[in-house]
Amino acid sequence: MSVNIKMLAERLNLSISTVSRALRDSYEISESTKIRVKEMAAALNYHANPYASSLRKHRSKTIAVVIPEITNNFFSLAINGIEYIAQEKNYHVLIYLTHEDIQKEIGFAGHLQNGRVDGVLISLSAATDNYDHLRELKEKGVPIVFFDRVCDSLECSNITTDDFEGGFTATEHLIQNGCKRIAYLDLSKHLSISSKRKQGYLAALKKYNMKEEESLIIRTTNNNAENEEIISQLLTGPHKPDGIFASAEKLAIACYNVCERLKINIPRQLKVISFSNLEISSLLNPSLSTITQPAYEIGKQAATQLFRYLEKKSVTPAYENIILKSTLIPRGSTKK
Amino acid sequence: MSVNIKMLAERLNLSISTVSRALRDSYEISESTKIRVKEMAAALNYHANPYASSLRKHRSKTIAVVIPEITNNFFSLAINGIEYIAQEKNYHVLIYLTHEDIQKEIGFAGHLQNGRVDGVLISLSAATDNYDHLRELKEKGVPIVFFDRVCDSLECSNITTDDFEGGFTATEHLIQNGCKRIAYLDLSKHLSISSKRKQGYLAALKKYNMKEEESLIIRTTNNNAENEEIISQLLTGPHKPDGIFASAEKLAIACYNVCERLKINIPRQLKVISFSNLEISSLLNPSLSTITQPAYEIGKQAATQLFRYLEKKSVTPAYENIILKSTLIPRGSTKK
DNA sequence: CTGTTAGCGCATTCAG
DNA sequence: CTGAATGCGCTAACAG
Repeated sequence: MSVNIKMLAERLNLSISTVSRALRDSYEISESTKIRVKEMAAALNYHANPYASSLRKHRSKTIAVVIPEITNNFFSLAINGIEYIAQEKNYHVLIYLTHEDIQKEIGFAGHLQNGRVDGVLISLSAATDNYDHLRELKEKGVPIVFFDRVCDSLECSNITTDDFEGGFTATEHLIQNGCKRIAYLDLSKHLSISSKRKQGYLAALKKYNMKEEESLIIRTTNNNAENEEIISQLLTGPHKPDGIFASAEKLAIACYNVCERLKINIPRQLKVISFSNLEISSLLNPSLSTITQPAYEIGKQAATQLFRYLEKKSVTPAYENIILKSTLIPRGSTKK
Repeated sequence: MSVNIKMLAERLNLSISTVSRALRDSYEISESTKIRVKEMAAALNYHANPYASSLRKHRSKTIAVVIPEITNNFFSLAINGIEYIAQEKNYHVLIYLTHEDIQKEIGFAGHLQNGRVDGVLISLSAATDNYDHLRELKEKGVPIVFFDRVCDSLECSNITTDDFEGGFTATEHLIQNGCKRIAYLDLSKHLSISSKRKQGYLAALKKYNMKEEESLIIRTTNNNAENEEIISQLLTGPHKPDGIFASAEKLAIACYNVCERLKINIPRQLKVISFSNLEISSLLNPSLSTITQPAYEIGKQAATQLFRYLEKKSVTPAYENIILKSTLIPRGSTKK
């Protein structure tokens, strides 16, 4: 059916192995036959069967990207960066979405254990509180690079934003805009990004002499409706804040929805800042200040790091923790 | 190194083929040995080598998604839908980004010709004016389903939004808001979506007795800076419009950027409506009305259609053109 | 119900 | 410089 190396060999009156070598530009083949072979291959529109080749070489030229969701500008930008590097290296990119479900993450880690991919780029699900599935994957020899939502206990490279600093800057921005009581919307109790942003928040409160009791850390869930309910109670409760720092964009959206319903005016009655990667500030509601991560760059660096492992498999390169800076984008009337 | 079927067979004192069949739940294996085999497989953490299996079965359980870009909410939502269906069917999803470059599209089509995937979901690049690469792919037996940016001349299923109606609705919305001279920002001269939205635009002008000469169709390019220059000239020219219909979100962004620079007040001096899929209206600038496509649904339908081909490969099912409706989201002061 | 055998298409020994 | 032979890990006839 489809044209294979055997067919090429027959038409060229060469052996299969010669054709194989010619196609791979082996030094032991004469220039003239290389040309002959390649011309024939082009003429017959030959494309090597990737599965046969991978089976033989134990290398798939494929990497997996495991992320919690894709409808999130941070992750789509990161994929963009990953894919850019992958194209450069002639690799293929498989996408797996966990939808913040650890069971799915475990399932994917299992599926990736038998050579389907040469390496994995992963950003943990919010529900992941145990890393056995990834440890096992790593022990099978599959290199793993974490980005954004990383795992400290696993000796892998981590590419992140400086989340502590981002959290600090966000909180400071609200304080400098007159907020006295700032709530922190926490994404997850397990995530590295969550706790670091929280620490930044607490540090900023401390710097500005706001008492510990004035911190207001709000746990959220993986359910938007539930989150809106939580925020709604927060904003109608006795100790309602005058500023909110949302540690993820979807929490900011929940905030905005609640405020719309409760007729709370942002930013007059409530100032909001959020981690967010909508790089289209001109279309964004001018009342939202954001902390923006270098998502594209993170994707590129993560992929680059992974390829560093893949290229010198023998001499395992050292693990690296790369930390990039986020940017404060103060907007409209929230500005000083 | 990694545990394979042969190792299982040895430990169980069974033949390789029996193990293989047991794992695949073949009817010709006794329940007791199935259990024995599966327990051992679980104990040794066996995972079948996908490449060996694919090579043998000529089926990869993998599909490719080829899209122009991923930093675009329409496409990330669509991927979300595609991935949802793929997970249901236990398929893997490869992502390829053309960045609106036909050469890349041709390259991907070539790479996909030798069984790497069982089927392809594609949305054409803006530069694609020739379909030979896809015809060839199709002739090699790889089923193709188009979504959004489709190709009429290729006898494949097409899943789209009703772009004519969307264009009509958008234009009508501007007219009903008092616009007398409406410009249409055209995405590409080749794309199906582009020409259909344009036809909708023209039909709306006609319905409201606006003369043909009053149509203002602006060609744009694949370069944002260039587009801003084009729009800038449009807005400072002698026949400047009082309404703009952007056929893609990035064109609306360009518009907003230019207006900011030129100190043109949207929507007071200029009304803008755009095709866009930022499903976070509360965070969106309230001066932008949008035509929103059912992107997630399109992704699901496209994938479903593809699996229809994959599941009954023998009896080729008929091609289908599925057309979904878009939604007008009028916003803030652009409203009547 | 289970085992034996023969490839899938390719890369790589080992011989010439 | 080229060819013959082997096997990657798995599935699918074909036997029994």
